[in-house]
Amino acid sequence: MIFTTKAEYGVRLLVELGRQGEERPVSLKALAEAEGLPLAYLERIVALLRKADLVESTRGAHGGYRLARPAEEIRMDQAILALEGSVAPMTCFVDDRAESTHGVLCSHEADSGQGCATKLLWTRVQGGVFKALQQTTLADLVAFSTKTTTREPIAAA
Amino acid sequence: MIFTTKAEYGVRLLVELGRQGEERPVSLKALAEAEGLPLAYLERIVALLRKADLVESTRGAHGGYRLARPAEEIRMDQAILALEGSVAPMTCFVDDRAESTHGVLCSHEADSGQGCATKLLWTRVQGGVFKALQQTTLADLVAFSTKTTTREPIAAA
DNA sequence: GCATCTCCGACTGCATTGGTAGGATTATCC
DNA sequence: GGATAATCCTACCAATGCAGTCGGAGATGC
Repeated sequence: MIFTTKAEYGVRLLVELGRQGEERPVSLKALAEAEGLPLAYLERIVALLRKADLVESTRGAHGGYRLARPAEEIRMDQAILALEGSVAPMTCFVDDRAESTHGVLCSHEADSGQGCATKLLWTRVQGGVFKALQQTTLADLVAFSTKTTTREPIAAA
Repeated sequence: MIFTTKAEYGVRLLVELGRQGEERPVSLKALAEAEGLPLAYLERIVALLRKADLVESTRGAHGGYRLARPAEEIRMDQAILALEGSVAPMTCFVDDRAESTHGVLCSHEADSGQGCATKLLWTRVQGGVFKALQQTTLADLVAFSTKTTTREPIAAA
C-alpha cells in the first residue's frame, strides 16, 4: 500500500473544507463527526496541513479551520507531500524535491559508486505518481464528491 | 515509501539473471554474493517469482535459476505484482485486478453506500503507477544497468 | 470566568517488515 | 551409494512504524 491514513484522512478533511464555504471556519469536531474519524488523530493531521499553508486556523471559541486558498489552487502533490512527508517509491530514494536539477538519486550510488539497476524503474514510478497528483486539484475532488453524494453542509456549532 | 525490499531485491535479482545468459542456471548463492544480499531472505523472494512463472528453477547440484522468458517479454507490473502482492495506493482499495471490467473500488462504498471523496485521486495515482510499470520491461533495466556499470558475469560455481 | 476551540508532546497496542534457523528434498559427481 | 551442492519450506524473532489515545496548556468569544 502506498499511502497511510494520514493521506486519506487529510485529503478527506480538505475536501470537506472545500465543500463548506470559505467564510466561517469549521471546527475539527464537526469535521471529525461528519467523516466519522477520530478527533484526536485528526488534530495531528491537520497540523501538517497548516504547516504547509494549505489551511488556516483561528483559535478560541467558534474557531476552526478553513482553506488558505481557493480549492482550484490546491494541488494534490502539495497536500500529499505535506501529509506523508515524501513520496519515494523506495527507502533508498533520497529525493531532493522538485526544484533540484538532477531529480532523484539512489543512495546505493553512494555506497558502490554505481547506479543500481532498479533506479530507472523507481524513477519512472515516482514520475507517474507525481504526475497524477499534480494534475488533480482539490476542486476536482470536491466536484467529484458532491456529484456522487448529496450531503447537507455541517450545521454551525 | 511505496515498495518494500521484496520489490527491490526481486527486481535486482531479475536484472542479474537477465545479464547472465539464459542457458546455464545461476545459483542463488552466487546472486546473493554478487548483489550483497542475504541468501536466506532471497530464497523467499525468488519463490514468489517462481510461482508467478517469471523464473525457472532446477534443483540439485549445479542447479539454480534462470529467466522463464526472454527479458523483453517480462513486464515490471508482472514482477512487482508477484513480489508485492498488490499495488493499491490505500488499504481501502480492494482491487479486482486488471481483467475485471470496473477497475478498482473503494471499500468505503460498501459501508456507506457513497463513493468517498478520495476515490478519484487514488484511482489516478494507481493508474500512473501501473502505467509506469507496464511500460518498463526487464530488458530496459538490463540495458540501463549494463550501460551504467561494467561488471563481469558471475563465475560458474 | 467558563465553554470552546486550537495546539503540543508523550505514550501505547498492533501489524508488518526484514531477516534468521533448521531442516527436508532433489540432483550431480566421484 | 555417499558426499556435496543446490532448491525448497516452515517456523521464529527483533525492530520499526502506524493508528490512535491521553492529558494538558494556551487562545478566544460570550
